[in-house]
Amino acid sequence: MIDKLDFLLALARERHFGRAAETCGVTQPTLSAGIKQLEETLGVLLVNRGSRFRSFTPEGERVLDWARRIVGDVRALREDINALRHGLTGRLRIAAIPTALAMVASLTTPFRARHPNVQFTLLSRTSIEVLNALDNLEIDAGITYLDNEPLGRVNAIPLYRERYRLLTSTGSPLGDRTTVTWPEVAQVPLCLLTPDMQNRRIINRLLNRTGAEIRPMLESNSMIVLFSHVRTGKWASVMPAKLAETLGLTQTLRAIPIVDPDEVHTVGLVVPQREPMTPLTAALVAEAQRLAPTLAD
Amino acid sequence: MIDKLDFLLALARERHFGRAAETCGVTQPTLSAGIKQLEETLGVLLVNRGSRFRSFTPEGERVLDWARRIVGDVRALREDINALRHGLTGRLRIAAIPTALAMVASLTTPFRARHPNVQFTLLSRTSIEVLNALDNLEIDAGITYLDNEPLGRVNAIPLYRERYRLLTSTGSPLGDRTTVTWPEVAQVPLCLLTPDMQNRRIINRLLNRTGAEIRPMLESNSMIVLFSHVRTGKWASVMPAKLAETLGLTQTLRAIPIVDPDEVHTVGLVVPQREPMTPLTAALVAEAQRLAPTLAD
DNA sequence: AATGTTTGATTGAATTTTCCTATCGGTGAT
DNA sequence: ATCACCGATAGGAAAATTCAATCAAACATT
Repeated sequence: MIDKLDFLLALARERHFGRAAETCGVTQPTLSAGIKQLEETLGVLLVNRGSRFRSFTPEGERVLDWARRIVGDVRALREDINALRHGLTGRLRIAAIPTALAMVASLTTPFRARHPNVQFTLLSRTSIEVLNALDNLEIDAGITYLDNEPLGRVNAIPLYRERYRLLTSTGSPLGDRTTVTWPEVAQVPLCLLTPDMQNRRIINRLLNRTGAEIRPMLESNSMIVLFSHVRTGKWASVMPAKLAETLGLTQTLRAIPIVDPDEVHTVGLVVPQREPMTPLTAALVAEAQRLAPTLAD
Repeated sequence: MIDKLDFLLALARERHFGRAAETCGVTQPTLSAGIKQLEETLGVLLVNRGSRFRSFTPEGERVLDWARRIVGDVRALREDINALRHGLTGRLRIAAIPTALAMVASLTTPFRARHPNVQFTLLSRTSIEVLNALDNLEIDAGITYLDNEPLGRVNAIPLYRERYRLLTSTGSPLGDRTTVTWPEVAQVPLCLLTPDMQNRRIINRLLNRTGAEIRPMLESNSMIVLFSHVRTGKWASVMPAKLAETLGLTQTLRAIPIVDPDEVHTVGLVVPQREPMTPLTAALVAEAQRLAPTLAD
């Protein structure tokens, strides 16, 4: 039963029988039969199929809700008992929004000092993807904005507040100012994240208020790309203060506070709402709670 | 996996491999093998066995905690989908403390009017047994004291407050009074519940304060026994006002308020803390919430 | 101390379930 | 019209589950 529910979760992730089967380590007929068996024991159609996967039925969505919880709890049970035997081991899968990627190190490093046998998988994702992945049990924890999208069934631990800086070089336009305003920023050619990123949407909103049209000279879904471009001294970007500091400022590379509407957004750790938490998640939350005060501005 | 966890729950209830197997509808070797397989996949001993069942290991208790939740959720899933298909059907298993048994009818009757296809199983249990049965998924809901024992992981809906009355007949000692005090009650030969019942322990406490020794003339774990004795006109008892009224007073059979310390205890519905609740449980809770105001004194 | 009973583990065979390979039928795209 | 893709189906091999029968140990009774 549990493996069948696992099949269903994989299908929800992949929306494709073949690929879902692959991620489950079984063949496609096996997964098909598993779903079919679920449908038979429950007595309802769960998946609308044409010649391919179309969608879940309302009942399917309902079963998915339970499956997320049940499969999650079974994994938690395994992890829990494992922790009793061998201390904290295993792998923590964490997804973070691009602007938070650099700060993950300040969470993982002290964690590793405390629990040396835990391995990490760190993924860059959009804020929406983070929440979806959390739902689908693809990741154990996420780092994302806490105050924009509705978060769903998660626990959130605030970590820091994002304040925006114009990242540019001395000698460039605005490069020698001590503060700038959003209307001024709107006049500069910028390197920005792609529009599927919430950070970009936030910046869009701020720039739009100035009435100016936004014409980013360069878009990427990777902060490394943006930063390395700015570093050449020929480009400018907007990024959170914490991130700019972490990546490293130089004498010519400056992060200039953007004042006018000094909008801030809280970024924090989100973990599945589960009582009790898995040992790994609990340890990560504890670490985040230790870290948060040191990040306050 | 889920059936194995079910085996473990049955073992926790019965503390006996053979009987646990029977309640699961399998033979004893099957259940033994199931437990053993659980132990192997988790890599820990779950049960301390001598030549017979001794106890659960600490890890076993931990697994039990998860098993309760997981098995409960799987059942909730089944029930949930079933309700989507056929409306509310199935069986609600409710256990109540003896003094509350009579009022269950005022919960089940309007419930049945709304949901005619739901069957009931009603059990008389001590307050401790109610909570245990709730933990072990033997029952779907309980009716018990809310303000004495620690309740554990349950949701509670207060129903009414128990006030105590001396149930006796005109002509008997104290039989013609309008109120009596606990010290006076202590002087009368009484029919009381057995000491494993919390109601009895509450009454014991109240009587003890008077300094008098308690020598109940008759003990039973059934309120019907107590009531039918009092009804002969030759005995007396102490019971909650609601119960006495429900069972029916006559001209000679009187329920006399006991004043001195007018202690009250809240009785309510307790259901497993599960989000979302099973459809049956949710409907029962809704009914309880409708009923509660009408019971207020 | 001897005996009988109770209890859970073990064994071996029959059954059921699960899973894979190979293939089919249908749909949508080129 | 053809091709590529997707999910369902069929059949057979492997694995698992289950049960009846039996065993060994511990406990209770005499």
